[in-house]
Amino acid sequence: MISKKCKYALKALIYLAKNQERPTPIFSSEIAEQERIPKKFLETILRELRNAQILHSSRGKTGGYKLNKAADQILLTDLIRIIDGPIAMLPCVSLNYYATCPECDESSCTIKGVFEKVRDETLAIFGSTSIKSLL
Amino acid sequence: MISKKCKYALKALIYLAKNQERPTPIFSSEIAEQERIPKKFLETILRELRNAQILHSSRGKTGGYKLNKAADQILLTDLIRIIDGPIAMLPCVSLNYYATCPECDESSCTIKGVFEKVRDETLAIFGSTSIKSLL
DNA sequence: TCAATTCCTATAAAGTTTATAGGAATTATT
DNA sequence: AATAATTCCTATAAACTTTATAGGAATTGA
Repeated sequence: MISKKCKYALKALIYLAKNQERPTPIFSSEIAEQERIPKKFLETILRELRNAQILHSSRGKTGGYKLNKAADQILLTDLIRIIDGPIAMLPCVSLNYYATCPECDESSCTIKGVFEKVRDETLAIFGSTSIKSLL
Repeated sequence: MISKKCKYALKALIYLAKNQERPTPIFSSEIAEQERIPKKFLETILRELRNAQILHSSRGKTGGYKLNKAADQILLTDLIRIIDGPIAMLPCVSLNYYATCPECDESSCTIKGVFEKVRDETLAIFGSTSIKSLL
């Protein structure tokens, strides 16, 4: 399952992509209202997306958020990794968040294989799905 | 990510499958020691697997556990659903644990599709992977 | 009767997710 | 210069989930 946070992030990105043509940046408060996301929680999400270069933000009274890339350049793999972390279902098969299984001899492990297959199929799908394709 | 519990369950099933030819059932204490799983925690896991008809148990001094099906009839889809619940990454695309998204109009939802694809690919892999194939 | 097991329920401990609080820094406008 | 509205930041609370343990009841073969 993806987290609620990740779903909020996705909704926010889609909202920003839909309103990409506006001349001024978009307030987090507007997104929060329209998408029914808790305002303060959304702020921390948007900040994470900005830290990851997905969004551009500006401050002050006329501040707000904008996409920092074309909507077809923002992939679900990016989003999920930023917000939820690993996409793989086992730490030891994660490409971006690899970790050894504490009590598991990896060379003789018989279960890795199937989880690598799932990871690859999942990455293929999320990696070829952009925010633009979800409008 | 699958839970630690689910990984424990998988290890236990593989252990039981490996020792399927033994005349007597296998103690949870033996599995716990061999696979380094907390004993009491393992007991609750094995009970869940028994409740789901995956295992057969017998009580008393010579009691223990055995597979209740051929190892090639126990699929990863079964295991994961019993222990962790839904395989899908969104409640609204789960086949076995469907739930509506609270604030989401499902008919106009644009994100379901990609998660259905991931679900289908994942089910195809886990659904064609048996405990036997992991020995 | 004993010893060892499975079985059951409750609960503790630890960790994660979700959300809020309170304000600092910034910036256009008045 | 003051104001008002924003983003930004850190800390923490609240809720929930996962992981693990405790304490024994029921069962069964010897």
